[in-house]
Order: sequence, then C-alpha cells, then structure tokens
Amino acid sequence: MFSKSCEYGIKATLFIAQKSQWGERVSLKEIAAAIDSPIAFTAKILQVLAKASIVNSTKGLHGGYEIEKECLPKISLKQIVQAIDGNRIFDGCALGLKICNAKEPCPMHSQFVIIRNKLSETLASSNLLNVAMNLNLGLTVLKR
Amino acid sequence: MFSKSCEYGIKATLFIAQKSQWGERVSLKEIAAAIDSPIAFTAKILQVLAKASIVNSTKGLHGGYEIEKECLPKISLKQIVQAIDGNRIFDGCALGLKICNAKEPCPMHSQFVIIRNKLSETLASSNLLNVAMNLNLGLTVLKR
DNA sequence: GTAAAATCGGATAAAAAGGTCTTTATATCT
DNA sequence: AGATATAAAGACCTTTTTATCCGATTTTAC
Repeated sequence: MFSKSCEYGIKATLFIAQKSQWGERVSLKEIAAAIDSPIAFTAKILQVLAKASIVNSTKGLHGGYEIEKECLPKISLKQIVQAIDGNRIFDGCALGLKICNAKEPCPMHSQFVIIRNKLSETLASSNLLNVAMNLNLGLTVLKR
Repeated sequence: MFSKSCEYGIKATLFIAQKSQWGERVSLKEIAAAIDSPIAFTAKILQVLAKASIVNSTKGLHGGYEIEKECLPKISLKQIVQAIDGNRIFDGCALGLKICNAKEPCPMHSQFVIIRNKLSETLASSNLLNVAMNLNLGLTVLKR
C-alpha cells in the first residue's frame, strides 16, 4: 500500500505529535527507537517532512523535532502520505495505465475509484491530535 | 497498490479470458502486444498463473494460453492477486507492524480494516466473464 | 571551544523489474 | 517414423528502483 519511507514517515510524525502535545521536543535517536526504524533512513524522511513544513526541526544542542500544538488538529495523515509518496495512490490507475479515466477506463476503474476515494477520505479526515490521543491512552501502538 | 507483476498478470489474464470466450488460444507475443508489457517478464508471470491453474498453457506449435470457457465465471481477480502478490495487501498492517490486530492495533488499524475488506470484496466478487464482456463491448481497455 | 544535534551528499545493499539464452514439448510436413 | 518449425519452461544475468548506511558539515546551547 505505502512505501517503507511512508510507513516510517507516518509513525515518526505520530510519535512527534504525541510528544508535542506536552511541548516536548524529540531527537532523531528517540524517534527511531520509538518506532523501530533505521536511524539514518529516518533522518532522510524527516528532512522531507520538515521541508513540507509538517514537522519543525531545530539544530544544535537540545534540538530535535516538534510540531506546534495548535497545528496538531490541522495536519492530516493524507498530507504526510502526499509529501512522501506523492498522490499516485490516490489518482493512479490500479492496472498501471498511463491514461485511465471515466472516458477511457481500465476494466477496474469504476470499482477502484470508490476504494481510492474511501482511502483518501479516511486519511484526510484523520488528524494528528486524535491519533496521538489514542496513543497516549495506550489504545494503539507504533511498535511490535 | 499492486506490484508491476500483478498489474501485468491481471491484464494478461483478462486478455486471455476475452479470447477464450470464443475458444481462441493466444500466444505470449500476442498477450504482450495486447497489454503493452515486456515479453520475457510477462512469460514469467504467466508461468506463475499456469502453476496456480488460473490459465492453461500448451507448448509446441499452435500452443499458447487459454482458460476453459466454463471456468471464466468462476475465476475472480482476487485469485490472480493472491497468486502473484500473496495476500499481504489483504491482511498486512498499513504501517508495517509485524503484529497488528484488534487486540494490539496500530493507530490506523480500525480504519484500514474497512478499506481492505472493501478491496477484498470488490476483487472477490469480480469474475473473468463479466470483465471480459466489458472489454468486448469496448467499454474498457487494457492499453494506453 | 566543545559537545549535541540536524543537514547534506554520496555510497552501499537488497529487492523488484526486465532481458537472454537454452531446453523441452508438440503439431505438421515430408 | 523422422525432421522441422513453433511455442512455453527454465536457468541465469542485467538494470532500475527502493531501502539503508556513512562521513563530513552546519548549527546552537552551554
């Protein structure tokens, strides 16, 4: 479904969001440990997320990553997916056709429009605050 | 969503299904041309589909691939996907967790169960006869 | 100035995608 | 029956993409 980069990106953002609720800033090392990801690879993904202004990064001693508390309810998982994987998953043809639309559809087009719209809505309607709250309550996990 | 192998596999099977309606047997070359796929790679995928008894292959002069007419309504696209990509797409965690279920869910588990079930149902309820008929009518295409 | 932390450019490894060549099977034509 | 042309099967190789790692640089608090 998603690339590995995107999986790590989502998990990393969620961990940062969780800590940012309490105004805590987290380092790369902490993130990688929390989501069980390769540290250097995670760094690269975080750069992308920082450039997309989904997370804020601070260099130097006591630096790290954070998200402004007020932004948490405004950032959706869809934004993360788009920043890392683009939106091929939302608008690309399931059978890989270059041109595939209602006028010239692939054999699965009409069915997949429904599924992709559902996916898009699901991701667009989730926000970091909600998801982070479930993490806090221990109802969901980022590892294992 | 699907691997390239799977995309080609679905398109190849649909093309074979279309021709098999009229009792025609098609060669690798014809298939690759019809679905615009690399010929040698397509051969490999067809081997997998033949081993999974989704298509019948015949060697030698006038050989090629076909599907018994009576089987067309009994074969679903889900079977093709499972034969090539396995069923990670149907039961794997969207965030890549090894363990992810209702008891120990990832933050997106409950939402993704719905999407994956929808995908599974859609693919399971489609059959080669129906899809091939739309191809015949020119309502859908395998190329472009 | 030093240590901690992110950034940046590139190097390496692994997996997916695609290609080549040889072998095997099978109809058809002497 | 044997030779031949055709077509899939199988083993192996190359390219491309994705994933991962490393080292040098920059930034900042103390």
